[in-house]
Amino acid sequence: MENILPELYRRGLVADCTDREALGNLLASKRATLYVGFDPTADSLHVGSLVPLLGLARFQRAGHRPIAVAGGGTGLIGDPSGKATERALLDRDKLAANLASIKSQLARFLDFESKTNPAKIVDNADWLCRLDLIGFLRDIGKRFTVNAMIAKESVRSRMEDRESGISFTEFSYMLLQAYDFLHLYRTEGCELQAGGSDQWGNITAGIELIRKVEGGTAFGLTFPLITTADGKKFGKTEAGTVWLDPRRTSPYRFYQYWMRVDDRDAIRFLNYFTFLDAERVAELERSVRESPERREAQAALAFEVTALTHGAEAARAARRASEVLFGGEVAGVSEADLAEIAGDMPTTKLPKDFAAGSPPLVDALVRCGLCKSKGEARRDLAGGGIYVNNVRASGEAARLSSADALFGRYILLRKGKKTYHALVLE
RNA sequence: GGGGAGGUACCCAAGCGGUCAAAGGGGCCUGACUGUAAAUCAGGUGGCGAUGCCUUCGGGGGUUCGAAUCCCUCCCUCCCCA
Repeated sequence: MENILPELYRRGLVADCTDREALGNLLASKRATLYVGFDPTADSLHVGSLVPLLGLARFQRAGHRPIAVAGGGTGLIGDPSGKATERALLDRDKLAANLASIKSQLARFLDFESKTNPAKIVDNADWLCRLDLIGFLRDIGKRFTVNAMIAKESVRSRMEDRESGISFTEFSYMLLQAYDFLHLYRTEGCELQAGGSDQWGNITAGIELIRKVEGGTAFGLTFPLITTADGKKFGKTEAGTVWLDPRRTSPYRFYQYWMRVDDRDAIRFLNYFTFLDAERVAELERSVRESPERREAQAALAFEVTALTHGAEAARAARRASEVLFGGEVAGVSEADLAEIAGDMPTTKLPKDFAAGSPPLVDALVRCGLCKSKGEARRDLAGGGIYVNNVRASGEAARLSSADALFGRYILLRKGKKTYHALVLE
């Protein structure tokens, strides 16, 4: 077994850690079991979840046993951590649907076949929903003082804000998460909980509970909040959240998100989001310093993260599509490649004879949603921001023609530098 | 329960009878420069059959030749006092 704490610190992946030395000894001496919880608040995880998710995978690679806990029970309550206002309760059907898709995403990153330390996914609804209120208040509630609970950041901030307040329901959340840890400590011998830095309060509550109830020692570790150099929110683009679900964020767009990472963030992100070793990262760091225009760090980052999330095949396809689209000429691309590239961008299907009628480009732009209105389409066109098959369109009155349909079927519309839409005639 | 302040476009915020599709800022979009980076600069940012027409200033109703601006009413938010 390997103590991977030094490795995590080297990568900048530790925000907070309880008794670092004792935890290090534990990890060095035996196969430890750890868990990370994932909230089913949406039907997909997003790139923000990658750090804890890969964190679990890192522990597994070091010989430890990871458990991913899907919050089917806690999701019914709502975690106040990091939320400025009370949240609407998720209805049970929605939650069940979210859980199902999130579980399958979690599975991608972990190894369940391992002979020695297979991963496990559990749902905390399995034990939380069986709790009875009186028993819970007597056995668990008695171990916490409200005084300590209201001192936790997640609660305090909401107590100070008279406008939003906090319901008893959300106030109780930390007890449930503490109970999760206790339960896993008892049933799985789980001694470590990791999570995002906003989870610190919940994690330490669990550690205390284990000490009080079982007299045992458990550990907590949090990952840093990911920031970007330009102050924008990590994991967001103008178009919205970058999801792990390929139906919500295509592998191409996912790849592109990482490809566009700021130079100042690229190396940090390689450490956070890939398994590349220190030597390789150092190489890439040199590359960023000496020839940033080659974007080698971004390319490596994009490929690695896309491969981890969507598989190596999808990563290669996204890379190929990127090379074509940003390489300039689309005209010389083979039909097979073109079909694949078109498949990776938003697509509008149109009748075969669409281009034959020389429709105004403006109409096509609005129809496929690349521009919100004809007025906007005209302005973009007039400003030189519209490209047909990567060739700048000329003037507001531009029209499409059958000659624009590559192989008689594909017309690649582009707005600005990087927004694509494929028209497919059939 | 009493008193006060407000609700304007994606957000903040000016306007307080015509010159208002509505200042300014942010955001966003496009362009230039570049490296699919950052910074910077420029233009744009309700819709359309477009030197005009239609919709928009919390909802509804009114006054007026004319209202985001005045009146009535309803809804909502915030602050102070009890």
